[in-house]
Amino acid sequence: MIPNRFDHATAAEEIANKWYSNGCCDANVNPDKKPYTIVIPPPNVTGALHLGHGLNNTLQDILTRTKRMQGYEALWMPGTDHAGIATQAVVERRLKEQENLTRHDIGREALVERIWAWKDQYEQRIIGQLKRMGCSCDWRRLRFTLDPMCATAVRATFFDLFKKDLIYRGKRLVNWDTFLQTAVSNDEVENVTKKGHFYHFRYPVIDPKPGEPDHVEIATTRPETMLGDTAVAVHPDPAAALDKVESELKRKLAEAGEKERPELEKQIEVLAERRTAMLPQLERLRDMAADGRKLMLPLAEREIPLVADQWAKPELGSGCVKITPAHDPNDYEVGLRQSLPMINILNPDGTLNGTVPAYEGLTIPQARKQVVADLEARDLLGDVEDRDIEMPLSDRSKTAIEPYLADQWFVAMDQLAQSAMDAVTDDRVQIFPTRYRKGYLDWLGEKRDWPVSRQLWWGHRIPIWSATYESENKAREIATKAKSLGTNDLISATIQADEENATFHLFVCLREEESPLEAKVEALGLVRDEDVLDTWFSSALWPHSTLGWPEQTDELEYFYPTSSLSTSRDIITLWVARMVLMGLNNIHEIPFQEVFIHPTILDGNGERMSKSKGNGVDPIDVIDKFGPDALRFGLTRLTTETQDVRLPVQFECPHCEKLIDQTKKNRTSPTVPCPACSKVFSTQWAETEEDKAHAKAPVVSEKFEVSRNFVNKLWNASRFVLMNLEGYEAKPIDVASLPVEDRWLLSRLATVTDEVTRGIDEFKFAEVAGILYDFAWNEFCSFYVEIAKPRLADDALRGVTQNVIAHGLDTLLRLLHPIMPFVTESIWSYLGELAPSRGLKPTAAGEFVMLASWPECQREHYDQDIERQFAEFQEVIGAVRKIRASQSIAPKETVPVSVRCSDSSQALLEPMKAYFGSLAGAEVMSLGPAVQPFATDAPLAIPAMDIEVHVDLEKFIDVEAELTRLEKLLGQVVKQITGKESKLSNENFVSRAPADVVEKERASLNDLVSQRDSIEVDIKKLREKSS
RNA sequence: GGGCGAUUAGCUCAGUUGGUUAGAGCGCUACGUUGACAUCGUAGAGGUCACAGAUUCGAAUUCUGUAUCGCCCACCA
Repeated sequence: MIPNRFDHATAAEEIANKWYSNGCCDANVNPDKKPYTIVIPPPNVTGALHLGHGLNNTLQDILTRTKRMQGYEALWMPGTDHAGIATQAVVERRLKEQENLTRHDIGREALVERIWAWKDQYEQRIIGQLKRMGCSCDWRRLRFTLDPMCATAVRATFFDLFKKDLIYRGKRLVNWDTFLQTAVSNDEVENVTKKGHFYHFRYPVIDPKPGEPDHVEIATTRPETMLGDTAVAVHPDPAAALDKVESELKRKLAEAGEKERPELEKQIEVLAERRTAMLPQLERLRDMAADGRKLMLPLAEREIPLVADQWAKPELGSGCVKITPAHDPNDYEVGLRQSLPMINILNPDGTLNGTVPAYEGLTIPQARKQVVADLEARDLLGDVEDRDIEMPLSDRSKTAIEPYLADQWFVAMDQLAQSAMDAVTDDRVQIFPTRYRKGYLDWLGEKRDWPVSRQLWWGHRIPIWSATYESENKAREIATKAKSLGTNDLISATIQADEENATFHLFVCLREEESPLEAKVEALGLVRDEDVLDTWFSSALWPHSTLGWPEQTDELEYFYPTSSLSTSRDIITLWVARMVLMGLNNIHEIPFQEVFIHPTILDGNGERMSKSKGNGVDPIDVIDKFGPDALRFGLTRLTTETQDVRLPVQFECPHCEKLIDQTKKNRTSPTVPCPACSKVFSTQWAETEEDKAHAKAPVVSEKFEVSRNFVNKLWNASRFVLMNLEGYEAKPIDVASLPVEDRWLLSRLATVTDEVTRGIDEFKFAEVAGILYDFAWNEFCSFYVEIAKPRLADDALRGVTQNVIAHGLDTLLRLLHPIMPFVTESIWSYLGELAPSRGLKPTAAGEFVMLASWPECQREHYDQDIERQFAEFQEVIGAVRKIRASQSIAPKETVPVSVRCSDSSQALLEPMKAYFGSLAGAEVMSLGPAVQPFATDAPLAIPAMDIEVHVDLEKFIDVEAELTRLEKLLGQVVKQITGKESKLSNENFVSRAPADVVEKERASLNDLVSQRDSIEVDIKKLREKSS
């Protein structure tokens, strides 16, 4: 006997093991089949997967499983990402917390070793999560962005770009994390608003001429940076700049609503005052700049020029701006434009260097204080205002970010970006939903060079060796020697002049890892670069590096380009765009044909899920509570085309298993008292031994309960089928001879198969899940199974019914399998025992539904008339149920029913009379056009179908209840009639709306009127009878 | 500041090209357990489709504006 619940806890692991041990997920080069390939977006090994990964990987598995069943050689390539800075930061933070050591204390090798240990641990955890979700990856091929295969690809790519002169060394202002001592990318910086001050300084003018100001006022929120100032800028044409601002304000004023007007008017007024007060002065300064006049930078006691540059905004502050090219991104741009020196005042650890010896060794806050005090002592300090300051913080170390000038390696993006834009504009790569194209194209359109070096120890080390020489000849000489060490497909060299220091840098790039050339290059006096590559560099190669490139492997030939990529929108630029351009550069072919951008899961408060907020959900917790199929089905139902989806989350009380809504308050507390059982449970924040002593509550979402119930429904419907397959004999099914309900089922199967197949191709996951849910529950279970009950009890009908129902269940299992692989696989094996051969033309079902063929949409089974007729049957059943409910007739009672209907409906309903019993507790007394009401009658009309259902209430009548029902019905009908009448009496509607719409309205009004009349008659009769 | 998106029942969401009475699940109410399933069944209540205009015979749906929320990008000496 099959248990009445699907025990996922024990079944799932067994099933997964069978898949894996039978190689069900493996894909091999197979010229007889078309390939279908997905590469997994490699999860970071920083930590465990959350529900966002759960969603993305569910979708990829649905695609992979569907295509596999459709006869493709389906490869889902698994792997993980080393995630450079994120992983190193996690391990460094632990090192600091647990052992109070920094990475410099233990050294590069030891740190990297520790990170590998971390990686091994989390990679295992991640793979465990994916496997429990049922992900049908080809696990034999598991890759890691730092493994030898990927490393080879990275080296080959870097070498190629280097040789093409697409890689260059340049200074660049980077976001410097003084704790980790590395540059971090923009997306790893978050801004926080803090209280600070806005300081006004005066810089003396050197030898002012008569009529010239003797000082220039500037302002800053970061006083210490003045030590690195190399100019003060003033706008080259302040009058024109002010005009432009003014006309912009006036334009806004013209368009503005009442609310903004006063504010804008005030701004224009202020601007006019400024013009009067300051324009002459600014123009004088501009002339002085043109004249090459200099200022004395206080404290540093250095002469700096006054320059004319449009970065200075005459409408702001004093109209003058200090320029610190080495410590501010905008000033850096000015510095480049104006050929200003760039003076770095910081050490890598964030203390001041010896540029201005008096401040050497001070931290930034100390230096800030000192600079302000020293300027005040010299009477050069003006006002100090309070102001909110946006402060950049490093995501990883939570310490302040300093803009810092450093040597970095860049990839020139001009050509590469263009190629990736073209691939999308000409639709070789399609992005779904299409609205995301714009962001991709806009970002690439900027063609900003890609800084690829990171001052980290965890990653692909940059394969460049360098040395600096004072003479170009010397550099050339060594370069020649270096090149002669190997062939030009293994070693490449380039010389870059450093004008500032009048030196020459020699850069040598080696293509192969651990090549004997390394030692030889080093013997020439060259030193290897300390930096590693941006983690996205190796990720960008993922679709081809995982297939063995640069080797021309069979896999690469067969599986590349891949088919679809599913990912989240925040990495469309960072990752997707770069995969496209690298694929085109390395293989001259796009990496994938379709990109699906899935929605982001937010919690019930509309916030992104994250571990640091406490609202993150581990898919494993959901699987433990609801099962893997429920997790997957729930996530699939969530995947609409919107950009965000909400999923309220709860704590599951470990004591009473109740789900407790998360609030912003409780989700960050170490312990929470359960409102249901009042026992205390702990959360991820528990740190003290005392807190940890309470059982920990997993974070889940009750939304998966619906899906769990659906799994149960499917399980039990299948159980019913299985219990009734005794004596099953596989026989061909003669469709033409089947009764209506069987042909209805076949027709519906054809439609559903078609809709599901198309939906998956179009990434309409929520829709597909909805279609299957509705069909399985409301049609297969609620109607077909109910109808099958009497037929299975009838020896004459049993055989054919068994054949049809087995076929129906078989098809349903196949269609559901990609979404709910475990329960379908389990049922499949039970079904295989009782009905090993099944179908319209019975064929042997294989051992695994996972490897079964996808159902064909059998269009010839679609029959509009049958579906319409069956809908009539469903309506009639519904009408009887409504009458029963309004009369509170006990379920055990059987009610006599008559149905007035057309001849054709009669022909349909006649053979289905037997099913009224199990579906509506009714016995059909008479059918057809001539049917009369019962003496004590409860009628219900179905006007759209021209059907009237009558229930004999002789034994049951509750006059009051019946009057209430009829009056309510009458009210509804009258309301509709009023609406229709007013619509039809509208001359405009009648004359302008299409004739068929008007005709439909008229017909519908007529129906309603006759319905009203008959209800009124019924009410009258009932009143007479009761009085 | 620029871009993208959302706003429909108490909650989470559907709603195709404008056209009968705007749907589903959860929750709620009432009734119901001798066999597929109480993780169930049947019925019911519940909506000024964010707001204001415009187009149209007709708008949840098209257009304009407003408000609120979210995300991405840029930026504020």
